[in-house]
Amino acid sequence: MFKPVLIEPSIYCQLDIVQFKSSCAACSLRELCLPVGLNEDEVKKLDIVSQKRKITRGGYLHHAGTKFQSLYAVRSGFLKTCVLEQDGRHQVTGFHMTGELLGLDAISTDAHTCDAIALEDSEVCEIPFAKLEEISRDIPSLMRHFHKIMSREIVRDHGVMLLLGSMKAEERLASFLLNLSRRFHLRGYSEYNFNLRMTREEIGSYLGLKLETVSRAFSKFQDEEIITVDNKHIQIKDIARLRMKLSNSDVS
Amino acid sequence: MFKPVLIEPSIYCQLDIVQFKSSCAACSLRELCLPVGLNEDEVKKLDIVSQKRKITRGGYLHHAGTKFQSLYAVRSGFLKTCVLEQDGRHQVTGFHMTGELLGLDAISTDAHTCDAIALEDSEVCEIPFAKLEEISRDIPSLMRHFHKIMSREIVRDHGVMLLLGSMKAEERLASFLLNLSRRFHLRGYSEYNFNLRMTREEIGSYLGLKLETVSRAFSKFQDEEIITVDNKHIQIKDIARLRMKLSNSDVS
DNA sequence: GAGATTAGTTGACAAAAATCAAAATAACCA
DNA sequence: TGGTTATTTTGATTTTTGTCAACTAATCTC
Repeated sequence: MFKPVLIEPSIYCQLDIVQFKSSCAACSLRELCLPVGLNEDEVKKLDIVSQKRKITRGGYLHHAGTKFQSLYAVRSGFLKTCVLEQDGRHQVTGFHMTGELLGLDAISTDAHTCDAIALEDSEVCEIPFAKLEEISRDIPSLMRHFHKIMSREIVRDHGVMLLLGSMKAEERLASFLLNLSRRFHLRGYSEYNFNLRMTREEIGSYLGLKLETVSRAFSKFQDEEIITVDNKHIQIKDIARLRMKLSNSDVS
Repeated sequence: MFKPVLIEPSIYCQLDIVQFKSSCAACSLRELCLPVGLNEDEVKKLDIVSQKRKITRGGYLHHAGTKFQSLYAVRSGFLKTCVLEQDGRHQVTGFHMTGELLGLDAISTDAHTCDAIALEDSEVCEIPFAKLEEISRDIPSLMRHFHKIMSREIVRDHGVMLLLGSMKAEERLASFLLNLSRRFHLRGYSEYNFNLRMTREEIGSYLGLKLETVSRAFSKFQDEEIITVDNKHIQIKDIARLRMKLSNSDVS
């Protein structure tokens, strides 16, 4: 009926949701559940609840403030989330690709706390949260899996806080590129060649830098022959030195 | 048997765990559960699982890397959590006071990802996580409450990311002081007079600033007669102008 | 496909924060 | 209590990043 893509176990802990090539419309719960060892019957009883949704480039998956009903699992495409303050301040809080789960922030207040915007045509699965909670009551491994996903988001955020709080511009960009590289690689794409889906300004917002600073850092890396930059296309030529950009500054 | 402190409903959503004066040793689950409407019988069946623990000033509640077993609810005192990288980089990710829950980051990998250190003599309740999951399976409102707590941590982290990514030193300090003020107030202390439990360096680490910059910002606020600083003691003299420090810079 | 708009690069300069240094104050411990 | 250590403040200077401006390249729209 459907064929799981072979993914080595170590990757389970990296991807929010392990991807399975599946022809069924109710895709995301299947993905959520299979890695935790559910059998076909158990998966079947979940099929009803999830639903696909397409968002074209530039479109909103959800706005901050709208009522929270569902989590969203990215099936394909690329999205950003950003928080905004009343004073016009705003910040990209994350870039999200296939297999990642959006909307976790909204559980706390039953309303989304950020905008989610597609940076390319994307497809998500909508997972009604109440249903997910209900089902996970019967399936402890699913519940644990969900808790791990939430916890992982907290850990990720702490990593970003470290980046924003203690790294210089070049270190931030190196960290960003290495993170993207790893995530593309995990999904079966090249870790050395990829296209950025976001603008310099969006990268800057995520990294707490102005777009000019981002641009200069890209140029610097290119001058040093660590990467090649051709507008949105990035080639990592010397990943070891890119990693060194992160580690070799002695921070107290 | 025990008397809940009267707390208005709006505050439920602010405190991670509503505080109840209770003489029972198994304190924290009671606190976790009562706000979600459990009766005495239901609470009783949870009493077994939780356990008190004291940490003296400077002591570790847990180290990064140690195996995850339990969440910790702060009963009294004041703690900080910090993440550390192999390269010596480190960052305070949070300050935690009565009623807040620690250890949520550890669920993802079954190991703590940060150090938790007491900034004054503190007392926590240890909540075995496996037990909490098990019990919450039978009590949907407890499960939902727990999910909200995790989600709230994510929202909080996004707020810190916004602060670190888009605010200047004085704005960060203003935001920090207002946050502390609010949290003290919620716990029944003065919102205008309080003692900092952390050093300038720890504040700086949390805010992504050097200690000298923090010190200068304090001095600036004092010169402007917005606050009075007497070493660790802070008096907020003009909270409206402190709030303005946050809002009046027009950030793009 | 041409013109308009948006995105990206680079330089010159300004602003913010870090660094270095020294002194003052507070906290801790025997 | 007194001496030691840790913390805090403040000044001078450097580094880093932001700001403004001009220009180029890419993308979108009609």
